[in-house]
Amino acid sequence: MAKAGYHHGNLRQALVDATLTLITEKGPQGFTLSEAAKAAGVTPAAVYRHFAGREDLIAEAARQGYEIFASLMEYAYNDGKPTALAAFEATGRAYLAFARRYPGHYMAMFESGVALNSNPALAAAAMRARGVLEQAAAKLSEHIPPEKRPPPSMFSAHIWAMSHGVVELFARGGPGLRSPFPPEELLEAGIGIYLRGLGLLPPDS
Amino acid sequence: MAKAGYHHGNLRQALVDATLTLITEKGPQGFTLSEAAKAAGVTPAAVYRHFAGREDLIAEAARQGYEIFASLMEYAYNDGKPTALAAFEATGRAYLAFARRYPGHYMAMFESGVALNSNPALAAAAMRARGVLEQAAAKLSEHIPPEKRPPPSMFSAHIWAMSHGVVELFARGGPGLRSPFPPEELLEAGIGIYLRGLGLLPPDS
DNA sequence: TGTACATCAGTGAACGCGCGTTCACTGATGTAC
DNA sequence: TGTACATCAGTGAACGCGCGTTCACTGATGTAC
Repeated sequence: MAKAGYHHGNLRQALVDATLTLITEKGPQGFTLSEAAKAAGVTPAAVYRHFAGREDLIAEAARQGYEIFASLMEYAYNDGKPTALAAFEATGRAYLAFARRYPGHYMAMFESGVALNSNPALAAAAMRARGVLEQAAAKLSEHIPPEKRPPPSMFSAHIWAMSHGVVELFARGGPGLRSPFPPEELLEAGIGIYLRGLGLLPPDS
Repeated sequence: MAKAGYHHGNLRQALVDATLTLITEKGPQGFTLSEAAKAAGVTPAAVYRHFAGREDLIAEAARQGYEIFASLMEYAYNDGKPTALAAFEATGRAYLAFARRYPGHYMAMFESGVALNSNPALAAAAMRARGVLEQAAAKLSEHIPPEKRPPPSMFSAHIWAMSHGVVELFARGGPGLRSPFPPEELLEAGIGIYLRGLGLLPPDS
């Protein structure tokens, strides 16, 4: 409650929510602080009670994104159960699901140009997310003979890169590239081929 | 010559060049039409002699990018010589080289949010670039037994996605992700593993 | 070679607008007694 | 239960600024004769 009236109640979060909506609709650079204030039903000046400015507002949106992202991935990974491989693939699917379900967060995190170190809380959240991915990759790596095993951080970077590329190029209207396949299918097939290349899947389809 | 004086000589291209520099420095949304005009040594109003507005200016930068991109890839592919595989790998390297050497073009093409169909010339250039990639993938596909061969457009989409992901996440300062590896090495290793997964490279490293 | 003239690229002043940011303020809320 | 008071979230007016876009203009260039 306390929604109506002079005091907003939870303006800070309302501003972040408005920012996320605006980012989704118009891109991370496509709106102004005043618009965000207006969308939250408040005077532009009120924003300064809670944030240092537009940049800071986007950084908070990104931070919340990284928290959700890390939690989702952690949940999907499920401590590597039932098998390292199954858990890894679930994590990959969670990546795309996150991008789909939280487009505003995703854009704030990866397309807004916010510097991760502009904000200690943001940096910490980003580190946590990255850690989950790398841990999943490291665990799965153990099933590869050591002599043909790439460093886990490279492994996870490859998966991350392909996932991000699919999101940016094919999961959005993007640069008008009509995707020839559903992004989920595209990514799943791509990760499958990659894992086969590592010897983690049988060579036969 | 004709550089100094009342008439500029080649203002149209000078504006595109200024735009590319500004994009490189401040991102596709980080500058104004007036700034671009100023950088070209000209009044904002002069821009309207050549372009419909800021959007149109960026679209032209993107178009030129796609032309360079397509030519570079075509050149690297070299009609599939000496072998389909070698030509394909050269094309992958050319992708990253393009992103590195022409960052302004790359951002105008993939990060500016310009709609490809906002401009017939732009759409044509983008199609051409895409065609080169798909042709390289199709040609290489012929070396895969048909029953385990993915559609060439999926194949090329995977490579494109991984390349783009590497560029966005690791080849720039990006979201502050310090890359654990040089992007070239990261991408080459990733593509190698992927091709091995397709049976196009021997399973042994 | 020289002169008159058409063309049109770029000027500069003007406009209305919304921006970010500041400031003294107001009034809702919650707490002490 | 009621009253006085401290707190502080949000207001609204104000500012200076640079924006995109328009317009009648100016003057450099190139061509016709």
